[in-house]
Amino acid sequence: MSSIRDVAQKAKVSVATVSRYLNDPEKVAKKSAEAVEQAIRQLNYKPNLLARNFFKSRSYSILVLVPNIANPFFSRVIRGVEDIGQQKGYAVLLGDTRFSIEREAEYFQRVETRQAEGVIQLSPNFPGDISAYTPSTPFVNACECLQEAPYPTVNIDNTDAAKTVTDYLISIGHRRIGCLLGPDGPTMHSPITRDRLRGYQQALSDASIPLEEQYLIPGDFSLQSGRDASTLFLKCSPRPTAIFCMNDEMAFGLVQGLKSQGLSVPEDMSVAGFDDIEFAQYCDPALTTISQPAEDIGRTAMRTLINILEGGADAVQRHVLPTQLIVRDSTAAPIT
Amino acid sequence: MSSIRDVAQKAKVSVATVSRYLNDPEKVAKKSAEAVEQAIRQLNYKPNLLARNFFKSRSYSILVLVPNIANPFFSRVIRGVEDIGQQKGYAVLLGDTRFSIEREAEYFQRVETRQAEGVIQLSPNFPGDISAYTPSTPFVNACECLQEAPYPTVNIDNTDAAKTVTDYLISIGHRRIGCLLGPDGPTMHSPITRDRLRGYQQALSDASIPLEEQYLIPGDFSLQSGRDASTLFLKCSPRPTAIFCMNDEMAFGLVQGLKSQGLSVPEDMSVAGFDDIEFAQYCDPALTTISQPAEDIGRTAMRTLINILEGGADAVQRHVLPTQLIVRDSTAAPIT
DNA sequence: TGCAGTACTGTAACCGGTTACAGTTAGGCT
DNA sequence: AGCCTAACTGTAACCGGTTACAGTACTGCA
Repeated sequence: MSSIRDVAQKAKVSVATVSRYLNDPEKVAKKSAEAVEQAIRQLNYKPNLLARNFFKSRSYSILVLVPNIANPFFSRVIRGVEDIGQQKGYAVLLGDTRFSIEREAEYFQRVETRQAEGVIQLSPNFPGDISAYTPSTPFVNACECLQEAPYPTVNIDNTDAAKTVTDYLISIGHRRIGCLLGPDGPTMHSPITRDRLRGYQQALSDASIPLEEQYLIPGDFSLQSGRDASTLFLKCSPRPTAIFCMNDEMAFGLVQGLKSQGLSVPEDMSVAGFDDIEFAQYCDPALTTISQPAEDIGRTAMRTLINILEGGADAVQRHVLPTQLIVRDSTAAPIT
Repeated sequence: MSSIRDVAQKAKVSVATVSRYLNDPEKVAKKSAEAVEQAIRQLNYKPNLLARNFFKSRSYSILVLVPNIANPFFSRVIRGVEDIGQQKGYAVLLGDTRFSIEREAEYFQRVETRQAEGVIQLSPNFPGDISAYTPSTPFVNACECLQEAPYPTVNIDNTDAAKTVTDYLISIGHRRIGCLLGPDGPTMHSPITRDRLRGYQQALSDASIPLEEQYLIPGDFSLQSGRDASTLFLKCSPRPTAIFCMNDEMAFGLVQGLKSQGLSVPEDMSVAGFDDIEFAQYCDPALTTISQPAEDIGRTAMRTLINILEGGADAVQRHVLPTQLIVRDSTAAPIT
């Protein structure tokens, strides 16, 4: 593997000239530039970025912490991150934390040891010492964010979106509306569950519909938990006529569970989801849901992080991206 | 940010001793070790891996090239790669190529410039100069592999698996079996399409069923192309009674398309998929498919790559992992 | 011709680790 | 005490880039 010194020797110039040629060809005389170019070609020289990055004390890599890479929503967010990364010359290191704080901490080491310059975290917690946080800390939280987080966030207005779906269900005539929650217990705290629940409650309250505790079923965002919930909703009395699910996977599982128990969707029960994953429109019936700009969340998070890294961040930015209610066939007026 | 020299000074030892303490504490006297440990703690010293990796000329990073990170099958493979990476101390750089050769080449630069030590490629081509390939080149091809590839591969026996599904369809009484292909044209060559087609053909041939060209419909592995294909299959005369789809997404789209045109699955037409993505069992009807060990493919690919990097590769390894036919509800005997 | 100024180039230090090699110390043995 | 060996330690070179600074060559002008 040839080094810059080999190139310098071959081109009969100094290493400084070669380095200058590589970084700003304008700075070297035409004659030298040609000699260097030829030497580089002959030796098939590629600068060693390990050396360059070491000297510059920059890795040009960022770390994405994702609770579950196999979740299609997160994949789309990562796609957005990656897209901007590629454009701006940053590599994306993947950290699949599998919901484990320990793994998160392990990955965070990569920042402390300079292998990564910053972190985009898709879960609602700061890996490391939060008291050490300053606005120049290269950290951005996307997707699931605490409302009161002191660091930059990129997400949607979950409360508003949930209220929109619920309002819609009410507007087509539903009064008994169930809600399939995300995880929110003592061990697993989820701000999106809390925010979406708030939106659901607001919608009911605005329509003067009392909240029924029995209509709140906890889930964990998995297909399985949606299926499991179907039995629980059917046990309610009176039975709800519509269910708002906090993500599409659970809605999918719920629809499947209801159908396997002989019910029709939306005739016997309307079901709405959240996220608008690609499968949503291929569900039978096609799922009414909230569309989130997943790639855009990723892109915005990455731009925000790069902005911090490159010193352009004057203040902690909190981005709230728009969502859209997508009405499909899984919701209809209740049969009276 | 404190350096090893700060630690040495504080602990009143030399930098060599600190370095030795970090790499092999056995090599330093107990007294020195304690002093160093205390200094490290007091200064909150973290070794700069940029420097270490530069000196060792190793990045401890590998690059995964994936045509589409949003595809849930690939996400699972990456999860496996990541899992072993984390265990063995390698970071995973993500390269979402979006089926573009140019992007692949851009990402491959990271290897030439030493930012990544090796590549796991999930598409069937070698990014770079194939004539320069030697068995010590840190490159592993997984998922979609050319049969005659000279480099290590990790995949399944696509021909055998496709034959298994088709055999099954024949065994329950089907004679008119369609096949929804993956992309395989002059621009987009796909070995898995070719191999699975071969298995399909073998099964027909073994059962003395003549191949009907009209039953072969090209797709592109997307949900959309499955839906589009439904119309085309219904135009065939005589109409096929079963369709083997080369992946689950297309099967999903096909089922949806058939149902929207008033047909029942499996009564009017049986549909089988390939991959066994998580959604397959939540399809209505639940999808008969071939289960692939996606995480295991990723893990095996990563182990193989690390083996090459650490000099333990004696020969080019070609791993073929087992698959399993999963019979669910989307296939049944044809109504005669 | 002399001089200033511009354009370019080369030398060598530097980044923060690792490690070869030489040196020091301690302990055991005669 | 004197010597040998084992255990440990320190000095300084090294990895391959970048860049401050000093130096050189050339141009234009008086």
